[in-house]
Amino acid sequence: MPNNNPRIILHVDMDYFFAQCEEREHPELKGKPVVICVYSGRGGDSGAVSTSNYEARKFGIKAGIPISRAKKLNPDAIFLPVNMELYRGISDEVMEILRGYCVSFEQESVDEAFCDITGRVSDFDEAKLLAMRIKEEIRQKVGLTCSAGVAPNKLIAKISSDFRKPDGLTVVKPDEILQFLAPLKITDLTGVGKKTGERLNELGVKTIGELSKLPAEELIREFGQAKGIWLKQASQGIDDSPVVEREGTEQIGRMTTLKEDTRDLNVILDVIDELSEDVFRKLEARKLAFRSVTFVAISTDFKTRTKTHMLEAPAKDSAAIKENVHRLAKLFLTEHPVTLRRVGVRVANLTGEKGQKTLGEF
DNA sequence: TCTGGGGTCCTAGGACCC
DNA sequence: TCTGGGGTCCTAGGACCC
Repeated sequence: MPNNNPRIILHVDMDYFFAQCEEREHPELKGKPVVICVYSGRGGDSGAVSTSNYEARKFGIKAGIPISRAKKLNPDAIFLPVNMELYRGISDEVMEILRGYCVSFEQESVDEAFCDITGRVSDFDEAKLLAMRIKEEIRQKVGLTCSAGVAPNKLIAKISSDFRKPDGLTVVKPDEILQFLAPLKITDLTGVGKKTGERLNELGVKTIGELSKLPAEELIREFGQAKGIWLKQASQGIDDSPVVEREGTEQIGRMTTLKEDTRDLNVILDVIDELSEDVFRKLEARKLAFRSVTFVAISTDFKTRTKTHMLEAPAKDSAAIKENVHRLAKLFLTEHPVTLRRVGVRVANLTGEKGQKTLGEF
């Protein structure tokens, strides 16, 4: 017997999260343009903007632009370095509240989560009231605003939480999905980024409504089986992916910008030793073992290349990270005549935590 | 204007096995 | 001398997200 009852999914997205956290800690910042920065360590204003509050956005200061450019756009803005410990602590406060209202819960990032509230409310009107109540509780207990979306699936819930910001709430009922999506830009579809957007533009498609009219065969021809089908379905608001709690991370990595561009092995080895130590500490804290080690190299032209080694058996010591990443870095430099700007160390195929793939499981 | 750092998921080719 | 097809693992790279 078909189940005609739609799911009811809530997506919560904290507003300009890092900057709002800083405003909470330093109330004197409220009303001023605040810019959260990732400094590259090359001195001065080298680095990029991580996020900014709405006052700063009025000047054109947004995520991803160089800090130096942001300073030209508004020299009087408040520029702060990222303080992840603070944001993680506040994130935990928010997630704990959300968890309490969910049938199932899925944290998507430090400032976003999905809640399946299907059993908790009887229809979308009740869901809207619940979303309002949750937003109010976050405001009172945590002191931050967020934007929320309520819809029959994760894809639409996420797009709708992004629809009105900040402090927004958008409900899209099952029979409203198509008219909601139709006028939106193709890149508003989560999963369609710059590249796919450009290729779709070349096919004459600018809106999600236009995408939904393209034959599946054409999309499959252009983007391959999996992505073609996904695009067709997503453009019609179809998404069956469940809200499921993530079982720990799949990979742990650290990367950094070199003080100056180089291909000097000794300089690179010193840096990746430090990164390896950091990666090791994160692994240790979560009692995880790893089976693959990767050296990540970003050259001066910003192209990313990787070199990976699979171990015979899982390891959990820092020496295993360092020895392998040294070997991979040496090999990389003999194979690629490029100068590096950034380097990284990554371990993956993690095992050991409960709920994760363990050794005894074949 | 000169460009961070943390992730996830997918694809594709070659090796290897049955 | 000619000889299939399927499955899994490993490696590299690309697209995307926050």
